[in-house]
Amino acid sequence: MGSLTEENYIKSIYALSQATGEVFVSELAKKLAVKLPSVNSMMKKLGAKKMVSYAPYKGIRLTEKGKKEALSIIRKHRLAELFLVKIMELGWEEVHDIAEQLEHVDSNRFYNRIDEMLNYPKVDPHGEPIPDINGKIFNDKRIPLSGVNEGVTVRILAVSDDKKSFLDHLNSKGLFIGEKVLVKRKEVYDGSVVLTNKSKTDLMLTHQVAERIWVEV
Amino acid sequence: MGSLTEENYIKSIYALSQATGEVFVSELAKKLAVKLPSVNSMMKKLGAKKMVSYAPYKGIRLTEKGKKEALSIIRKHRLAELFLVKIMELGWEEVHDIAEQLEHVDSNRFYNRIDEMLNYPKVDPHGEPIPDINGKIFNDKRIPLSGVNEGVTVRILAVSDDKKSFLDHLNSKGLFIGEKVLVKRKEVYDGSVVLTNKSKTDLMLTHQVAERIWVEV
DNA sequence: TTAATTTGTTAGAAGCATCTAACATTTTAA
DNA sequence: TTAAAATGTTAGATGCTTCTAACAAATTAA
Ligand SMILES: [Mn+2]
Ligand SMILES: [Mn+2]
Ligand SMILES: [Mn+2]
Ligand SMILES: [Mn+2]
Repeated sequence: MGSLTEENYIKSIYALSQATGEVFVSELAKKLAVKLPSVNSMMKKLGAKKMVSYAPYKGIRLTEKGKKEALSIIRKHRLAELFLVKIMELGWEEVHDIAEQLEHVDSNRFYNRIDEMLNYPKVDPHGEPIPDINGKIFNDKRIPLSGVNEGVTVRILAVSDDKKSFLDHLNSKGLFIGEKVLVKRKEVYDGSVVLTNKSKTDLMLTHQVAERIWVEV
Repeated sequence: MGSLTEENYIKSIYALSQATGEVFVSELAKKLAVKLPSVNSMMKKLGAKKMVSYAPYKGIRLTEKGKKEALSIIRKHRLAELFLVKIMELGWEEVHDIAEQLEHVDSNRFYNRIDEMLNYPKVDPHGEPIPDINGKIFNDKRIPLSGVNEGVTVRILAVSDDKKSFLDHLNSKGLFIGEKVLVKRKEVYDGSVVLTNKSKTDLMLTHQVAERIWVEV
């Protein structure tokens, strides 16, 4: 395990390279709120430690070692979030910031016990999969709510943003993980969608919100 | 709140200055496993921040501000330890190292919730008092087991050492907080004591162990 | 009460993570 | 296909925490 800073770099590289397998220095700098030269230095260091493969002017990739490290941190983050919600009864909108700190706690006892108390859970409070102790991740097929056609009923699987402001917004709309919703209307002009669920009156979400909600048909 | 390093200095200053109100640079250096000049630099910094009062070649004292900070960290440490024992069912011998990490978590929500779940507890798993949210500490009158006379029955209140090796030792002897024991014999030569409790056969403790156990008559 | 010992300080350097300013490369657009 | 824009690198500096080496003050013991 590296320093707290190294862990945060590795976690961000993992997140940002999900799609294409690599990240650019500038993306990473933006995500971590540091300047490009800071990223550049750190890539040299993580390169020397064989956590990333990195060549000047080329994209950054995690090595197998780096990926394993990333998954271990993500596991701890998501277990912590679920623990905070399920055992400590905090809201799903307030656990991310605490988990950002707890994910760096170094104690197998602590995390194995959490895992046990939660009965080896598969997903966190935001619907994101929790890597198992070997770094294996369950992979469902999910699409963004913004991509669902009118008339189709879907189940909310996950959210791709776990910041408080976004989740407060969903709370105010009464949306939650596991809920079934019908896409009643999709506006061509601005991408906004109107949903219904059995009990409630219609619900309008902007594209900005709909694209952050993962669903399965 | 200062850096993690500053927090650890403040906590150690508090612990070591309990008796006399001040600590020497060398004691602090020993406790924190750093060299004297490191302590010296940090004292200048904490002095500038009004956390300690410090003059060259003089003892170090916490200011009121520093004391408040120390008590806040100690509160978090002890709440964490009790949470780990009571809610997460870890052993009292394995929680200190985890609490050393958790005490630096910055989240009122997290700690207030722990406090609530534990029903506003007064003592940690090692019998040490937990400062309340205002830094107030309950103060019992306790004496070391090594100072108890033969023939006297006492109740174990606390241990002054929460390192695993010591608590493993107590576990192996079957001793725990709250237990009543009779001091059957005190050896003049080496200060060792022989105890009895109702159910068990006699128990011998060295002076080294007995002086780390706080009791009330 | 002087000398030896213990304790504490200063000076200067190092590693970590960050920054700004200047420069280099790569990509994109004219 | 060159010029402009975007992206990335290097050099050099800073703040933080630590260190060693050299020196200074305070304490203790002869
Ligand atoms: Mn999160
Ligand atoms: Mn999450
Ligand atoms: Mn402890
Ligand atoms: Mn304790």
